[in-house]
Amino acid sequence: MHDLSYFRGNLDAIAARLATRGYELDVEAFRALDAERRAALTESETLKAQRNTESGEIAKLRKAGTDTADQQAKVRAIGDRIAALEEATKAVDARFYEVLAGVPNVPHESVPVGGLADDNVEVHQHGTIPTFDFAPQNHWDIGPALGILDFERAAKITGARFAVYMGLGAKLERALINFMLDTHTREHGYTEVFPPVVVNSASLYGTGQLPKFAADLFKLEGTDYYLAPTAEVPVTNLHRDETLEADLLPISYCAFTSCFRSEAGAYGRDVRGIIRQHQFQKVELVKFARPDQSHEQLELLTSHAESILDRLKLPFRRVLLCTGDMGFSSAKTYDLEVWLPGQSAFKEISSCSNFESFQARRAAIRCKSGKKTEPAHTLNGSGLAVGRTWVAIIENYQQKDGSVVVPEVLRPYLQAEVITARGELR
RNA sequence: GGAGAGGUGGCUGAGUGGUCGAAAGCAGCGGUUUGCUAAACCGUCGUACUUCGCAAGAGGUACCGGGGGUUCGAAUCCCCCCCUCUCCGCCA
Repeated sequence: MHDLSYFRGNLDAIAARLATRGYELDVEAFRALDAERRAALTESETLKAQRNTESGEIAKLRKAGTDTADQQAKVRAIGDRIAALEEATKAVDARFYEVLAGVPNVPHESVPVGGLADDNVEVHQHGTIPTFDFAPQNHWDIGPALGILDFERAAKITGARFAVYMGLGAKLERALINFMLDTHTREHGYTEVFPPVVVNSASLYGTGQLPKFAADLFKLEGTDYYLAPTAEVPVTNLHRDETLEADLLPISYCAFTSCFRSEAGAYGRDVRGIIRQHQFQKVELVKFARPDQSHEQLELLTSHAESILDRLKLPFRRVLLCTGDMGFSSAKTYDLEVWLPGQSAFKEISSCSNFESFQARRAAIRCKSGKKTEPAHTLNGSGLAVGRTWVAIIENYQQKDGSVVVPEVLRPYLQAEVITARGELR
């Protein structure tokens, strides 16, 4: 959500910047709606002020022992006029905020202008892309062959876009979760959070998934509850409707959760394997920062996510998303893309964003220093998507004999050095 | 799931139909006093929207868990919902 007075006062400049991300703001329509809303508010508030003073007269008259029947009739007439106006006023107000809440965030000045993923800018690349003296396989072939990944039984239990991890496959998932949480809490200063994955609509509104993206969510029937599509939702909403002491910022949280997405509109994309699932696991990094420090915190947060890939010795690159490729709420986003030998391509494994005050305003997360209270800045990033990391390990560490070598840093967690087709189901 | 008790400003806590946006205390902020600290004293101290104004600021409206209703007028009365606590039931 934009700051209304700032938005109104800089409408043309904001519209121009929004156009770079492919969002057409109808400036004239907005101005007209804004004027309509304010006129309606002024009219009904003037009447309400009248009613309040006239109604106060009744109290005085009664104290003086005077009959108030005439005065009551007069006030009732005002009340009737208010009631007649109220519906239209509420309607125009709701329409106005629907429009305003549907406007995406303004890209930060450092974000390159572009319409497509092609216009994203590679910042750097780490690690060495492995070479194989055989044709590297995809994880959806390796996993079932090793008996550590089962799609057919998952389809039986639930349906498409679900998977069962078995044996060392399940242990690898758990090892990654622990490794990521341990690294972020012990070395990067994050506080671990284990939040609910069922969240209410107010929380989803706060982080920007609602009202626009309801179709991407699983809703629990007959309730106001949804399955969280990312830990960003519960963790950011930890501080909804709170005022944080500026001295305590930045606050850094990390959280492991399962994430649930309906993937409506993703038909035909990443249908094979576990790249795109209805349920997946993710370790999320979330920061609350002062406005003056949020962009340096984005650099830090992104480097923390990168450090996981570095330690796992997985080749990856960092990409700065262009204006047209960013998410709705973001002011600036870096994507981390890991190399997948099976596809011979880089694939997104983390997305690190600074939302500046966009979420904080919706969620009423403020920071206070001295007398000044202003919206805080919120940030988050995957640190990392566990399932996709699992994929990257299986594919990058695959051997000619079909086994998979376990990355060194995971061996203490997994108690194994190699995953083979024999003896994995223990 | 059943029965009961509650939800008031950052916190504690008054208020049960008429200047109540809300007493008081604490915390916070500004100041006086003070060698320093502490204490004392004085002042100040919610949010959103909106009108006027270059601004400083001055008005208005709304908000006492949320939504409806009664009334000239609602924190206060009525209805529905949510949440918290206690007891019972059930359960990992």
